[in-house]
Amino acid sequence: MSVTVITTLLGMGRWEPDARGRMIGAAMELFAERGFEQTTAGDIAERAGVSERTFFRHFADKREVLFDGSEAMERTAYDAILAAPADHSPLDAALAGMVAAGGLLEDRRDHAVRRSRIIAANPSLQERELLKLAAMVDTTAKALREREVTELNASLAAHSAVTVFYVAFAGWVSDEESPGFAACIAETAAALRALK
Amino acid sequence: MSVTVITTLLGMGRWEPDARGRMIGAAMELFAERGFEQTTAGDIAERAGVSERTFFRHFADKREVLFDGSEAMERTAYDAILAAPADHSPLDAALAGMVAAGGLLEDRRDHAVRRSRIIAANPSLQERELLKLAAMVDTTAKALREREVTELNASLAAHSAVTVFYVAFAGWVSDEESPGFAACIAETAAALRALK
DNA sequence: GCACTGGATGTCAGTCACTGTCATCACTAC
DNA sequence: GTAGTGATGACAGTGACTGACATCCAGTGC
Repeated sequence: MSVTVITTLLGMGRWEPDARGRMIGAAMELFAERGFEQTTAGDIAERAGVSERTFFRHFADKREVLFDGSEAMERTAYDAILAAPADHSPLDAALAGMVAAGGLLEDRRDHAVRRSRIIAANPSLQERELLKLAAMVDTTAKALREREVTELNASLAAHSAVTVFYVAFAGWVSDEESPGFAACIAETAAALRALK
Repeated sequence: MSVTVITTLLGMGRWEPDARGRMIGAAMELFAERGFEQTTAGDIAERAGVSERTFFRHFADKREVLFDGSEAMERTAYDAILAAPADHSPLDAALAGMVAAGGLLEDRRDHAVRRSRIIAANPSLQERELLKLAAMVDTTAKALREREVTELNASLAAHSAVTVFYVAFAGWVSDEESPGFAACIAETAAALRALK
């Protein structure tokens, strides 16, 4: 998914185009260069050529600039779960959603890797990532409920699927020659099911 | 101006014991009364009879005042996992740790319920809770690894066990006549295993 | 009794994340 | 060309946190 496309369609950044994308790029550069806490919101705005106030109009807080695509991933997972074959078990349907969401990452592996490194280096960014994963759990559970899955089973399958997503992502990122995100998810899901 | 005079009139010396406990109590009262965001760190400190600076000496940030027991729960879980019978599966050992940790909550059910309501009402507190749960996952996985469990299986079993803990806690809190935390965990774990 | 010391506290100044408000700018529709 | 719309800039203000330093209380040695 291209931030440029979205912002252009929304008509944002009318002066220099893609102010939002410039802020995201500037933030990732600065966070990587000198760390998250050593970077002020003013620093990011300056490098992106906007005012600090404009930064906070685009992003609810300083951390949010790193999580721009999370909504799109949720929607993708949601749609894929509803589109999964009716005979899929709740867990399989949820995993299909994770594979679909992972596809968005696969398109920009380099970006995903750099981003995950930045997050790994700062606890307050990890905190925000956990919140996004929790939102993914909620969305996944909601999709499962629309497939007539029990409240409890929807919650458990959603948690399990997002756990698989999370663990598989770590493997996919760490292994340079990894076979692809879908394969990582399949492996991880198999290991989860093998748990006694 | 003499602090001594003021505090003496209030019936408590500067070194009045359990400043930490007073701050925790004051925070829970105020958060419940007017909400987390409407309560300043200065408000909490004032009600507890200390300075704002002292509050931040005891708690890394304003949220942390609600998570004082989390370290003890981690330790309890860790010890219980290592103490579990050798023939327990990784998941069963991890679940034994969750039951042990839940015991700390059972001792003060009322406090746990009020606390969970406060957290449920504020996203930034939920974020912090997720971080604590993630720490619990890490500790659980570490304990499992010391039981010679594979890296991957330790991670997956730890995630699964903490998921069970989290889901079971929600049930335990919502049901006034619930059968006890251990039973809630057993039920939830059975449902998780029944997932296809 | 008394000086001394360590740890906890108070005070004050300062940075930075974020917010509300209002004027201004670029583009669009008419 | 004029009015409307939405993004932006400028500026002031609040509150979360931090660093530096003075102060206080309790315990220790004498």
